[in-house]
Amino acid sequence: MTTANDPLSRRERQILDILYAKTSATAAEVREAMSDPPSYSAVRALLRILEEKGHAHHQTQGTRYVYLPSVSRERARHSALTRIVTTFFDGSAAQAAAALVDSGSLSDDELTRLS
Amino acid sequence: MTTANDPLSRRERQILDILYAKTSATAAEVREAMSDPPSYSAVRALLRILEEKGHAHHQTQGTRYVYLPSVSRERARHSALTRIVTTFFDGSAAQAAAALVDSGSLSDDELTRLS
DNA sequence: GTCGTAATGCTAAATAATCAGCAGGTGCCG
DNA sequence: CGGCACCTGCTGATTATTTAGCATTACGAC
Repeated sequence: MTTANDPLSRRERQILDILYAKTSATAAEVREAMSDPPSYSAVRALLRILEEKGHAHHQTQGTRYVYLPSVSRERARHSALTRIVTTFFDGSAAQAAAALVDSGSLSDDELTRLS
Repeated sequence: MTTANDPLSRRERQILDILYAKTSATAAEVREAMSDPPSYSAVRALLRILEEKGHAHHQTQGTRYVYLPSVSRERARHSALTRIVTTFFDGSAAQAAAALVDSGSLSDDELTRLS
């Protein structure tokens, strides 16, 4: 377990989600992706905290920092799904899958391919 | 939109998730379900806040309060899934469904039934 | 009736999260 | 070279969250 599973604060989670959604991002890009952005300084402060907690890290790209999540997207996916399945679907992955299907936006091809 | 979609604090979310998982619960039951429970008073305070914010409500059952989520489980499911799909699966519900399938714990019967 | 248990309402204090601002440093364009 | 634009580092203060404690009321057992 290199990965801390601290409880994330609201903003921390919001920003980490953005990192996952965009794969990687600079502080400015993160800020732009926020619907209710605080100051640029604040975003950077949060990114630094995420780094300290071990949820993200950065690479220098020229002068600026590009941040990335520390935990692979796949693992994050998995734990996120697990959480949802247990809290909303009584632990039944089948129910969850069914809900996804019902939500539309699934082509028949993909459906059959799943089976 | 009768429902507020305020940002939930960490503990607020944790408790609301428990309510969804258990469908309904008393303050004591919520506390028991927590891995890192604060005092009983604290749990009650949080439940009251959730009520004020419109995310939960209570029914009196004899002397005690039984709390329930205000938003239907289905709608909560939907928005939770949507969030995951957009942040971890590039908006592709199919990918998410595939991940669920790969996670095992799906019987073949249920799979075929989905198709 | 009275005592003990278990519940709620409320309040105030400690802790954590969030934010903005300022002080550099670096590269680029005129 | 000089100035502009953009980046980081850091620090302190504001604001939200989280917590525990105490007073009060209701119910049941003895």
